[in-house]
Amino acid sequence: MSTDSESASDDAAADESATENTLPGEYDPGAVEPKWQDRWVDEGTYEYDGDADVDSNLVYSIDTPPPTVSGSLHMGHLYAHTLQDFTARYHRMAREHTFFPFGYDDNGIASERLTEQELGIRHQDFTRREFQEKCREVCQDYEAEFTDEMQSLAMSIDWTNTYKTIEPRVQRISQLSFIDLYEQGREYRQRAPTIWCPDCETAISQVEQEDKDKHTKFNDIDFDLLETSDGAAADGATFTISTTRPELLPACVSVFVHPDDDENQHLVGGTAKVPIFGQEVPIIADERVDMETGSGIVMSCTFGDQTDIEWYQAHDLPLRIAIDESGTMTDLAGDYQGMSTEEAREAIIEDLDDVGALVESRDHDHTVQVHERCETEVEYLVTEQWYVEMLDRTDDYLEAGREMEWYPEKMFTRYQHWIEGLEWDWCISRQRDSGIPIPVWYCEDCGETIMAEKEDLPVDPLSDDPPVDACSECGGSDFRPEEDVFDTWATSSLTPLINAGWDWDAEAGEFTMEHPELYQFDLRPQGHDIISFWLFHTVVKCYEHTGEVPFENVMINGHVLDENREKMSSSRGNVVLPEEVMEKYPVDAIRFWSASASVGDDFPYKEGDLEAGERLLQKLWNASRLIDQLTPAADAVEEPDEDDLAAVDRWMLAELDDAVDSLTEQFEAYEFSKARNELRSFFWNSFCDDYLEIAKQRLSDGGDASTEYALVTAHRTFLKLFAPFLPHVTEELWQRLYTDEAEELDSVHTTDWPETRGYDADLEAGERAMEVIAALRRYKTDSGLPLNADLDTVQVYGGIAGFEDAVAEAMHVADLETLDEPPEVTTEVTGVDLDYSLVGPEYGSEVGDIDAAIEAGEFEEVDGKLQVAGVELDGEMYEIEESRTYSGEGEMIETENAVLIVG
RNA sequence: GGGUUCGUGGUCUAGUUGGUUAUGACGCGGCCUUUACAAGGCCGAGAUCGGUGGUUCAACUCCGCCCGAACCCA
Repeated sequence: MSTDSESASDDAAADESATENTLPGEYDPGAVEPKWQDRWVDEGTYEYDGDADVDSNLVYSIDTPPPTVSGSLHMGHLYAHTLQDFTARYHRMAREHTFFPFGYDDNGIASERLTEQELGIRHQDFTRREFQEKCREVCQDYEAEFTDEMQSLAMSIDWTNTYKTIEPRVQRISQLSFIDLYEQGREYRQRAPTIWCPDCETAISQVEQEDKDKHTKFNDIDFDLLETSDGAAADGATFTISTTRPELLPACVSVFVHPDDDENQHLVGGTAKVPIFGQEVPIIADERVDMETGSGIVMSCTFGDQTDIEWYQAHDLPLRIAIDESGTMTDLAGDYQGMSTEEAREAIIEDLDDVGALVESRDHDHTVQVHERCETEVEYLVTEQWYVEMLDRTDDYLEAGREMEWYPEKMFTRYQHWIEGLEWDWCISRQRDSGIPIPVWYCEDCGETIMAEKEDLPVDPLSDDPPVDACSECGGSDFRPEEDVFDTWATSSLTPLINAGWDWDAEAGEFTMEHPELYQFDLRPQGHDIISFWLFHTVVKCYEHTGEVPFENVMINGHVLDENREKMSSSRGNVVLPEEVMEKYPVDAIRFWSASASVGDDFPYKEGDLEAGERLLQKLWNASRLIDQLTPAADAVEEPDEDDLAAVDRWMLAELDDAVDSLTEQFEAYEFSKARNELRSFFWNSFCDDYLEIAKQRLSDGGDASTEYALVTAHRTFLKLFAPFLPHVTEELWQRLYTDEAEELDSVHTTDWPETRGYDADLEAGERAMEVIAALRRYKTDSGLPLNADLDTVQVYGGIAGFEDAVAEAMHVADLETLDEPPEVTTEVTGVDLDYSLVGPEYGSEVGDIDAAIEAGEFEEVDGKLQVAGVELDGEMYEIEESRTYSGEGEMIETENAVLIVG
């Protein structure tokens, strides 16, 4: 392959025969794909080119949830981002501007630990600012790697619009959000029951805990009964409770009995004495008691589980705090003070046994709640935390969810049920050392909350001074900085505001957006497993800040499963890595496979499906090669007058119009799998198998302006329609065939999406002609003839007006004749085909009789009406089925809409 | 345990308000060297639509129960 010197630049496109204007016989994705990936990035092909003055209807904006980049790319990333890329590429062509940004989430425990490991440091030895600086440095390599991987998957992301959740700009937005919500009265600080991880020593939210099966002891413990509902109990009267956590005995505040528990009903209203610790507690009835477990009598403590919290709230119980924030017993535990919960449990069981209060201690398996990050069993403590109020606005948030279009629609129910089940406000403070600081100080004298000034943000109260010298309430001058940081979701839920450049304008005294044209965002993609917190929290936050629902559309993606439809997980060892897949298959083939499932459905990773995509690439390449050979240079092809278009060419262009309409609708509705299937089968079956075979013959004896035009037009359109799915091969073909080798890249991905041209054609005649061709192909195959065998004469009945030559040429028929009348046949009525959609509603229960009569042959057609079973059916309700026998010369072939005689 | 979603040939999948012949792909079997493509073309086999009851003239489609899977929440 030689290239002449002037094009032998460092432009990789010149490596092959581009200058010779023919396509090589094989498509080589291994060389082509990286070439374009680099070029797109170098040329900034996907950079957002809108600004604040642009009509937001002309902008398609995507708010992408940022992945944790310190982890490695998995099939879920690949799939979810590929779906996003389909929408981005389609809309980039269909609209004026597309905004497809990227975010790196490095503001979490994962990157914190990574930084400590990589640098061999402890975050405690640095200020938060210093440590976060180091996190940013360490994460940079991981981000670069992630970026490379995303680029090698052909994500059409604008790499000049990225953010990191740890960067100062994002910290400022997080703190602005906090202050705005506080000023709106949507936040409060309260001492309240919190889910607490004693190992990490932080509050965690409901969603950060997970189930873990645990083997433990179930202990039956005797309580002294002091009073029953009828007054003082008999001396020495006891009852038994069962618990897995005897270390909570000092925290016991009451005993519960189920209202339906007849056997123990006499206890209700009475009083009991807790063994060893001696506090007297009331006995109360409540339906939340599980009668099946243990004795059916249960103690309630501060707090053993979430039911204890519910009881505390419902029955106004006192607090007895026996376990502190590090999981150590408090002074309330008396002799056990200072022990860990585990140690106290052992000791208390022993002592219970000594005083004769331990009835039995037996093996027991149950489920406990653990912190998802460290697997430590959680405690329920009373601590001071910041909350975002939510429970009072759940109706609004539900309505906000209704205002968005959900793809698929059914996923809205997950959002709805999550909201309907909400029981807690959102705890947003965390006791981590690192993270985005809560920008608050407290007056040492009166406890007044001092918020940072918006213009000072970001601040860190541990290093920065409060904005006032004296407390506005009491005039005090000593301030205590808030040590807590935000829950990462408090930041992750702000991505639309980060992307739109939300900020506080101190001069104007209002919040502004650098890019108001982006908001609300057209699309929010999200995995179906995290609708409840990520998407929900984002809707809540943005709604409260802007008064507007942040997204017009939500696209929920499913999960990639293994070939047996099981979830991929490292413990099962069935994880498929994107790198392995990318080594074996072209990215375009992987993308085509990604489009195979309906949006929202989980789907399995199957190698065979990737091969289908690979074959399509080759087919597209080969067809392009043929078209290139058949037609002159693209710019020499001109549109003929409408009247000069041959019927078959006009037919192709009209069919293409239909396909464009349909594909456009499907892309608009995020129906990628429908679009993919329809495009593939239209291209392969209608265009390649039918039309291209005809065109090949029509052009074999020299040029034909009509067919050349139709071929090139269809081909250009196909490249555009395939472009969102197969960005590399379409770009390669587009560049080779339809652009000058200009300085600047004129990418197929920045061309306009095809519009229908409004060609009018006899679609039915075309369809019949294709039927006839298919029938002749079948005839040749059945007769053992090669497909290019000559046929002497073929007669066709069934209008194929205008397509006679096309059929004859394509099928090598010497003499093709059309018939005005059906061939002479003897017919025999074999039955009646009813149109039940008409007959059913009309005759209802009589349909059975009608069917039976037809089955028995008891019917008669008179004057275009069918007399059967005592009723008379109109002509449109039925069709007489007949078998036809042809006794003339040649062989008769019937298709659905045509009859032909091959002779 | 509760909720949500789902269950269609060997595998994956279409099936829009119920209308009787259930779509396509992969795989499988057979045939065809045809001047873009054997990674192609043509033909064929293969499904009582998870099971079971019900509503209806008519159910893959609507309803009840059961079985199984995934996710979310306990």
